[in-house]
Amino acid sequence: MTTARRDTYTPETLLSVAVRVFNERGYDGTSMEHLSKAAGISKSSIYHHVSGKEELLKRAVSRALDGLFAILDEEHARVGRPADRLEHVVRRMVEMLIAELPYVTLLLRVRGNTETERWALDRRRDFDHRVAELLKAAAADGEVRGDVEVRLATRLVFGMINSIVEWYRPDVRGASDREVAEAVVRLVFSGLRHA
Amino acid sequence: MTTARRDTYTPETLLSVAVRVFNERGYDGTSMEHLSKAAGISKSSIYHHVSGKEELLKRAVSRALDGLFAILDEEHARVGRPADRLEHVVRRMVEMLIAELPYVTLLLRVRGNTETERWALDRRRDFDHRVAELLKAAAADGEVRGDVEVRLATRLVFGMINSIVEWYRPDVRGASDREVAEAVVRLVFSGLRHA
DNA sequence: AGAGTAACCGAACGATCGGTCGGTTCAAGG
DNA sequence: CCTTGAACCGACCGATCGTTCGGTTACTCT
Repeated sequence: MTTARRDTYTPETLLSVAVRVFNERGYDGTSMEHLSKAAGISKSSIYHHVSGKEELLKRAVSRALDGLFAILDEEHARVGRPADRLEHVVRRMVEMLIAELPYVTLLLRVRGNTETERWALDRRRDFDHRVAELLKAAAADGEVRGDVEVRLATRLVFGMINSIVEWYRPDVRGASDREVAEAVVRLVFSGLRHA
Repeated sequence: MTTARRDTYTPETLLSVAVRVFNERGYDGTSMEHLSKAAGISKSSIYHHVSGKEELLKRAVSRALDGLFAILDEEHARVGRPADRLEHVVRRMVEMLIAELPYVTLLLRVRGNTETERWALDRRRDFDHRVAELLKAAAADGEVRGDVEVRLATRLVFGMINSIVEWYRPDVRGASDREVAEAVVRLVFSGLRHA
């Protein structure tokens, strides 16, 4: 068993700094010089901990994707009426988004310029399809409205949920993750009109 | 009156090419070399038409912002019951988003790295506030539900609308702009449950 | 105290960045 | 036919990109 030798960086602690800067400046807009300033170590020292810029990206988006897929394995997402399972997934997605905010933020901004980015986009598509099937099942059972196409509705609901990364900030005293999740569930299922 | 001397580029036609590449690779991920390849002219020739990379960005986001603000000046957005005015703005935002898709897409992705980007973010905030006030008025009149905070609801509705740029493609035979707008209005006001 | 090594650094690499410059091509107007 | 100027080009600029390398520091273990 190896313990930390001194108060220093690990790939994980370095990652948290990198992800913060990536989200502030964009991945392409962030240079290794920016990262070294933010981390307080020299540019070359970063390569002692990670293989390069792209490994940091891969570690970050992997963490976000693992969190999302884990939701689909939860019991409430697997058993029960489709509409209830959908509600559970929507609620947990919001909570996961907020819990792993910087990592999911980075994931949602990937454009596909590198191999790592294309891999992330593929896994995202897989996840989207899994949720779309849930909505489809709920529609087939007549538990949600059928006058809006399933694919279209899925994309719009995803859009609402994913947009949280654009404005949610944990530091300022606003709504908690549970409160945001509750608001999303209400709007997704009942809309703005009185319930 | 000056007519086009030969079949050549103008700042506007060059802009449409640049915006397409910006959206594919991201603004920071796009080099002038990328633009010159896509436009079919040399890198230095681009500078004959525009002052540089940032002017292309500014022209693009200006066009998107002008389109959005024009919606607020339309009669149906100024007179009538707040909830009806809100519905009109939501519907027109979707149509505008789709009509000016590449320009709005670029606008929604600026991060604030340059002066132009920060200016765009400021104008976006202004627009958001104007719509938030509309929702607030509708809530005060009891026309929409009050159990979800106005600021939160505004952000979520914006999130749903803005997410359209992430998946809508005019070439493939999918929903038309009117159909998407109708779907958004239904989900925003009534949600997934049966109306 | 001395060996071993994780952590770190400054300097420099070739490549590419956004942008400049002097000069060439080519169509319109007199 | 000749001048004019918009359109365009290849070559190049200093700066910065992600990354590498040789060497130094500082901590742990014996």
